Amino acid sequence: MIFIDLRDRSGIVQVVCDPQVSPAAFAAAEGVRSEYVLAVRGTVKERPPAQVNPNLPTGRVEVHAAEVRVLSPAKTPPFYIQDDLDVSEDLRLRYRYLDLRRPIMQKGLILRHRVAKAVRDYFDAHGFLEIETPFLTRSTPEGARDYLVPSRVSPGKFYALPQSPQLFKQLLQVAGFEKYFQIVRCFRDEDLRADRQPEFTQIDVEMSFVTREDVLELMEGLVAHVFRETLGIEIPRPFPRITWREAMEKYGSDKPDLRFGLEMVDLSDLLRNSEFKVFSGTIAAGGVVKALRAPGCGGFSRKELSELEEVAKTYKAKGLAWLALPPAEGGEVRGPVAKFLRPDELGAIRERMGAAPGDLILFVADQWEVACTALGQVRLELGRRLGLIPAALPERPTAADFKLVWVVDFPLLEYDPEEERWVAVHHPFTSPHPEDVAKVMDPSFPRERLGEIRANAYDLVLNGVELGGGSIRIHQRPLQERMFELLGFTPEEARAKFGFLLEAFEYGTPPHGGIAFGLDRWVMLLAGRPTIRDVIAFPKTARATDLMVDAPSEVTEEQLRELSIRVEARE
RNA sequence: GGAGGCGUGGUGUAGAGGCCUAACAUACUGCCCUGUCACGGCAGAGAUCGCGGGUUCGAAUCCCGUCGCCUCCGCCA
Repeated sequence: MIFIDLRDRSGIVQVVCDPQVSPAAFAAAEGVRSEYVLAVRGTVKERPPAQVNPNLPTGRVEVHAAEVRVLSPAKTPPFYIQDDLDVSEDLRLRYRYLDLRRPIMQKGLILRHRVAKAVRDYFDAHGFLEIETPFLTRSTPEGARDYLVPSRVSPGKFYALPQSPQLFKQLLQVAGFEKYFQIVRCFRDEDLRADRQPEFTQIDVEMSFVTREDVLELMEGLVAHVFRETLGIEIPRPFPRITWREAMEKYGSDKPDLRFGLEMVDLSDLLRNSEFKVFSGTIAAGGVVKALRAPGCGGFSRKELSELEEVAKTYKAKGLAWLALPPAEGGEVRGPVAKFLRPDELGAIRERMGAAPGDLILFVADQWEVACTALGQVRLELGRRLGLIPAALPERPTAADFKLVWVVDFPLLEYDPEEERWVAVHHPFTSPHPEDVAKVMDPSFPRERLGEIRANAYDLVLNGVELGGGSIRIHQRPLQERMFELLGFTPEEARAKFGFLLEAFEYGTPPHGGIAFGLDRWVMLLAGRPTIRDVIAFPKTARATDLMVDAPSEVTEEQLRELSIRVEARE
C-alpha cells in the first residue's frame, strides 16, 4: 500500500495505490519521489471513518488508483514545498518556480488576479476605458531616477521607462477619453524596501470634469468593491479623512496607522517658560514639544527606554525625554526631566495628557516636523510592543482589520536644501487647494512661506501603508506657468522639458484629476504578507537583481557597439 | 551614500581559540513495514564552516578586507 499526496493548483488529494486493486499502479508508485509529475486514473472514494484526516480539506475522500503514470520525474528540490518554510529568501528567489509551488504563494497570486479582475470589472461598469501607454518614452525631470534604454537608431539618445503614465493619462484627457484607467507597470531606479520594487504595478486612473469629491467617492466605491469581491468584507463608507497637518500633529506621519490610538499631544504652550532649557529653548527657537502617553508603561526598563530613544534618534530627534508616573498616588515621579519641571507644569502636563498612575510620558522637543516624525515613529514602535499592531492578519479577516483613511491637503511644495529650490511634493501638475490658488498667483507672497500652500492632493492610507495618491491637476495655462516659475524653471526650461504637455493644454483642456494605487501593496495587505515580493511572481532583490535569471547581466561587445555605448570599468 | 542583522552537509540550526576526525534535526539513498497522512525501524552517503588575507604552535571560532541576502535611514514627483 503506497500513499501519494497529489497536488495541483487547487490543493492536495491522497492517492491510494493498493497492489490488490492494481499491481501495475502499485509498481509505478514505488518509483515515485517528491515533486514527480503524475497522471493518475482511479476512483474517488469516501475514506473509512477511522482514516479521515481532518487537517486536509479533502481529508474525507481519497483516490483509489487504477493507473499511475510518471509524466516527469523531479530532482530533489532544494527546499520543501510547504507553507511553513524556514529558508533564506535568496534560495527561494533563485528557485522561484519551486517557491511558487507553495500553496501560500499560489494563494497570493490568485488573490492578485482576483483584485485585478475586480478592479477591471468596477471600472468597466462605471464607463472607464483601459488604455495602454508607452513603456519606451521620454525622460522627464523631477521625481525618481529613470531607467534608461539606449536607442540603436538614434545613437547617443535614450528612452526612459515610465515612472508612471502621469503625462500620458493627462494627455488622454485632452484627447477626450474622459474616464481612463490602466493596470500598468511602472519603473523607478531608486533603492528598494520591503514595499518597493524597481518595477511595480499601479492602478492608474484619470477623469475629466471632476472635483476632489468625485474622485474620492468613486475610489471609495472601488476599494469597497475589491474588498467585497476578494475577501468578502464590507468596508464602511465614507472613509474617514484627516488633513496632512492633523495627521502629522497626532500621528507623526503622512500615512497614519489608525488601528490604534496613542495620539500625540502638543505641549509647547505649557512649557514655553519651563526651567528645562531643552524644552523652553527649543520653543523659543521656533520648535515644539510633542508628547506621547504610553499607558501602563511607567515600569519600562532603562534598556527599553533607550531602545525607544534610538528610534527617535533614527528620525533625527536629538533625544527622547520621559516621565514615569508612580503606580500609586503619592509616589515619586521618575525620569531625567522630572526635577526640572515645577509642580504646576507637571500637573498641567498630566492633565493635558490624561495621564493615569503608572503611565509613561515620552517627549520630543525639536522643529515641528522632526518632533512629529520622530515621536510618531516611537508611537509605532510602542504600538508594536504593546501588541496594538497585530503581527499577522487573522485567518478570517474582517472590516476591523483594515483601517482606511484619506489624507488630504498635502503641502503643494517643499524646500529641497540640496537643490536649493522648492520642489513639488506630489508632482508639478498638481493643482493648489482652491482656497490657496490666490497665494500661488500672488507675486508678492513671500517665498519662504511657500510651504504653507496646500495642494488639492490626497493619499489613501491603509493600516499605515500608503496605498495610493492623486490630485486634481492644473488645466489653466497661467497657473501651470506660475507653478513652473515657483519650481525654478525658466519658461524656456519648462518648454524644453514639458513642451508637448503645455502645447497640448493650448488646445482645450478639460479640468481633470486622478489617482494611482499601488497594486502590489494592496494585495500584500489583503494577503497579510510582510513584503510585496510575496505577491509578485518574479521579484527582485534589495539590490535590484533577479537571482533566478541572473539579471542584470553583461552584454556582448557587438550589442554595445550597435548602441554606440562604451562601458568604462568602475571600481 | 550610511547603519544594523545574517552567512557552517541539500535545508534549518548548534559549536565562540585545542574537547571538531565539526554535532543535531530534517531532507536524500538502500533495506524492512499492506491504512499512511509531521508514519515508524535499520543502515548509509553527504560540509575544506560565503570568499581572500592576517594573528597564532593551533582558527568555523580572533582581526582586516570582500561578496551575497534581509531590514532600516537617506532616496522614492
